[in-house]
Amino acid sequence: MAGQPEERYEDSQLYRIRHSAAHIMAQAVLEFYPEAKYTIGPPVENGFYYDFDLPGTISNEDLEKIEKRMRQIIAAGHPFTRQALTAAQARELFADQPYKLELIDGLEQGGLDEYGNPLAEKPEISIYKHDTFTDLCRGPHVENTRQINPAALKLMSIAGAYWRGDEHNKMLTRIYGTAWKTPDELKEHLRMLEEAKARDHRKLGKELEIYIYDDEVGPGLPLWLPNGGIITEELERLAKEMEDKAGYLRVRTPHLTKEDLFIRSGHLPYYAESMYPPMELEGVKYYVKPMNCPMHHKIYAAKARSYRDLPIRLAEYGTCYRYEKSGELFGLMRVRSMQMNDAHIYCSEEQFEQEFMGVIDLYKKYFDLFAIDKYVMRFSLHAREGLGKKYVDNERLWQETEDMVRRAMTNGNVPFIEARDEAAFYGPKIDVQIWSAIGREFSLATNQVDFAVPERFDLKYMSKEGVEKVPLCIHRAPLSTHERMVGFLLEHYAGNFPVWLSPEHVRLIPITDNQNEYAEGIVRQLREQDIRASSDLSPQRMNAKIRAAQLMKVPYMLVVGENEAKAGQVSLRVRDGSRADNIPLAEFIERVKERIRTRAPQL
RNA sequence: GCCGACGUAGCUCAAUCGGCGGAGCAACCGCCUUGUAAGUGGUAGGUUACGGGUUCGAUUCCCGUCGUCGGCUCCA
Repeated sequence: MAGQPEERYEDSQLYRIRHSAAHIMAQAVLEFYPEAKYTIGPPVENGFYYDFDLPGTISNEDLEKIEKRMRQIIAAGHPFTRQALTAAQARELFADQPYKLELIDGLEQGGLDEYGNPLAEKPEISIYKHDTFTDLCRGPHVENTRQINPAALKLMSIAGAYWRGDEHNKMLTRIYGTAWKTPDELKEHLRMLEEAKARDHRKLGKELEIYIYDDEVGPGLPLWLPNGGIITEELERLAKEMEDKAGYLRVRTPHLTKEDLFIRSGHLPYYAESMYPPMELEGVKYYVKPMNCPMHHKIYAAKARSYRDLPIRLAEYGTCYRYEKSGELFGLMRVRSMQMNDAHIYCSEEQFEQEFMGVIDLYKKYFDLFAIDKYVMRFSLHAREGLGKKYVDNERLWQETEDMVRRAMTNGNVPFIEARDEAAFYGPKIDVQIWSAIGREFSLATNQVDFAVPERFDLKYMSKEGVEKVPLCIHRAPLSTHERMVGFLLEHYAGNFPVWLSPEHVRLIPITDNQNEYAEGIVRQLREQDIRASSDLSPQRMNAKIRAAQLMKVPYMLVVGENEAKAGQVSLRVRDGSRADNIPLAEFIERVKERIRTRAPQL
């Protein structure tokens, strides 16, 4: 164990199994659809896929058929053999496979891999063969199809995918499969998928009455229900406390703005597609804002600034609207109206590192508080090819600011990975990447450097030397948007929010309706102490009331019967099932208040 | 936006081959007065997402629109 380097997935037997399963699937598909053109089929996390250009559509019933055929091929025990070819030989072999020919061109001329990404060195062209199927492939594979356990294999779903991941290319049919070494591992994987469904924020959001969508309001425009309203207010309170301590100033800006603002900011050419179309009044175009930055820039510009004033940190939970493409909407994680935990920090170059790391520290405080540990800090860089299109055209400043960020992160000892071609149009950024319950990746928090827009807004400060300088701007959103944060937290806690975030802290459960009044009296006392409490006066048995409270994941249930009413006490049932019978109310109140005040993780 | 699937009561789901749309939970009205995850009887609830078409007859078959889901692309 110790000292043994962990085996890379690419070198593992499981990788070979999945890669080979993909080939076997391709063989089966081609047997059923001889006119199909085949493209690529790599292993992925938990499985594999293969993309086909099929003459028609394919159904879930077809998957069963294909799966059955795959098992036959496996059972026949065909060896996998590798053969190296020249480009000319490969072209001849795949003469009627246009996608393969394109791959061969890439391999030969550009040194591109199957996704169209540049390769470090020009690879040898090789093919792998088993039974009747031959694929252009660099391998590796299992030695014999029998090394795949046919009972540990399952085809999962059919999806569309663009050839080489480019939306301008043809949409292919992708078949996803999963493969494991043993049937037990497959079973376990399927069980995990089921479990993930149970903590899907869309399911929990409905069950816990956090938010809804309504067809007449529109897609991607969530309505926060009272429970969701409480959670977002708690998050805002948290942000305000933390930002007050860190020297932020709070501002408020309108949802609408004239077109001129986004022309100046430079957002329109980059961003127009994701903006709601403008409304025109008396010859003037107005947009709903897709971000808050330009308005904050205007606040910065509202008066003359001195180096003594910097850094200036302007914060706002700003509501923005982005016209995300319909197919991209996803529960609360990807929406069209969002409330951002936004702030812009205007600082000098000398102050940059401290300010940037101050934001990273803020992230860490939040992540500690929420006990978030499964995330990756991604350093999102520009790509030279995108200059002038996706990115502001100034390679020198890109290099400089990227170096600044890299230096700050390294000096601060913060682990991160670098990702090319993921920057904002105005500068590099650190994105905090998280994964939803069903495995989709999202940026939760973001911390961005902007070296371009302050100049466009003619932002400046008077330096010590008496010359005007342009400040740097840091855009940051450590708590993401309310929408994505609540979606994430729902899954993170599986709906079991810590006390301070729970929409309802305490539910009173009178055993008979003789205790209704006693329960109501306690509710009043709790509310007086800023504890969110209600009583269940429905004509049901106590057991049913407890069940209802448990299903809503209320952290504390106070059961009151004749005994408690007589003694002026309460019996506590905690969400985790633990109990403390006949305790003084004052003692309970202290416990709850302490949990709320400290935002404690425990109940 | 693209490929595919799906859309039945507030929620979770039934409805044979095209032949009078059902159940549980929730809601409402009662009865029971109950000790830590569903006591019980009744009532109400539907233009089967919407709009066309085929048919004697459509929840069911076909077309379109909208929405949702699985992916792709994109992203806080």
